[in-house]
Amino acid sequence: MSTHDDLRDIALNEFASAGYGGTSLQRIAELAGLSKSSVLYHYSSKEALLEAAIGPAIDRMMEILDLIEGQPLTGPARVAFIEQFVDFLLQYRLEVHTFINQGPSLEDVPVVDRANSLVFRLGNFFKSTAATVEDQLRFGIALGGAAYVLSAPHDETVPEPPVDETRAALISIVSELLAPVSLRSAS
Amino acid sequence: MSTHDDLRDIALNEFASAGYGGTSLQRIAELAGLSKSSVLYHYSSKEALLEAAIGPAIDRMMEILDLIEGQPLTGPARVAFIEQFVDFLLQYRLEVHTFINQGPSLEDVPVVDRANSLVFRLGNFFKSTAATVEDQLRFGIALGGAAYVLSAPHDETVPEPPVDETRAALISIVSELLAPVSLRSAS
DNA sequence: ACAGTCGCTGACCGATCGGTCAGTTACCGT
DNA sequence: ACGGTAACTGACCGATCGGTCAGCGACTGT
Repeated sequence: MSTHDDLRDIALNEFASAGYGGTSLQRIAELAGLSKSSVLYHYSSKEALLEAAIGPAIDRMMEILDLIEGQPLTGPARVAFIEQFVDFLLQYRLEVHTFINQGPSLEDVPVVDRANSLVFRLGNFFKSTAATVEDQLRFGIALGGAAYVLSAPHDETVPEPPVDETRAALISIVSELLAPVSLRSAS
Repeated sequence: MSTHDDLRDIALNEFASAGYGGTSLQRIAELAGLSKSSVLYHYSSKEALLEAAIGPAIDRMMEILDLIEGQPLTGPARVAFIEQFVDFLLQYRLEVHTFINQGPSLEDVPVVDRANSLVFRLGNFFKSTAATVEDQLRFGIALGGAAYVLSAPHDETVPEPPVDETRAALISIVSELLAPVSLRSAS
């Protein structure tokens, strides 16, 4: 992997765990075995690093939203969306965790504005298909919970489960969480 | 409310949204309408502010864990635990969000060590009652998802739902998420 | 042999960081 | 009237922040 991509990955890891404001260019440089000047050679600013780190995830989520926005989430379309959504979370877990949790406090960074409007669109989309308070909570828990569980540090004394198993379990859980009240049996 | 408590609340809000490392004493002082010196008059250091902000939540969760650790989560004990857990999340939403998401990266701060070992205990407790990968994911999603949804900024164009409704919905969702596989119907 | 560029560096900049300290008010009990 | 203390402040400290810049060695095509 190129130094350029290395830096992006290191920065993403730090942004996700220590926060954007809590991560210094010096720290990224140390983790990469470079000087701070070298980091700024590859990326013109700290903001540019953030853009490189979370930009692709935002673009991808925009694509998914464009596909499903406006149409009802029933039948095979619903299953397909949930699979896409879970795969998106698996691929961009650190990115999602980063802009989900810190987006609101970084309001005037351009790439974060895109992320925030994305979350807003996502919320509106589910508000249109899930009218009750509980359904909206369910959506939020699925999103925030999956992002948390996928980016939480892993217990190193035990091997990580295979990704296929995680994916299947996630699809099952998210399907359950996003099932509309009307299709659910009363508790 | 006293200036002392004001500062704690302001700091907690900032730690939860911008992160510990991303929050400056200067910013806290400005939000409180004080000078930075005054903040350091009430709290001897930034770490002391963090301790005051999340310490009580950690103590409370320790209590809950002490009560239920070692005994099986079935029947009325399970219902009682889930209600306690949800009430805990409702009362300490910002605290939980803070140390859940930033605990791992602040390893050598004493109060954060307590928080990390707490999360570790909580994880172990559920590992002992939920052996499958899916059940552990379910627990993580319930914890991280509830913490996320309760601390995410609220859409200001619409009134906040009454806390009773949120509480009831949360209990329903968490109960569902924490139901062991053996009690669940196959999908 | 040489000009150009690529990856990288240390020195340096002003600003801000967490934190210390001496001092200023305002209010207290005596 | 006065000593003590609680609340607060600005000046200041060394360290670190994000960022600029001139220059370094290695490699390239001509």
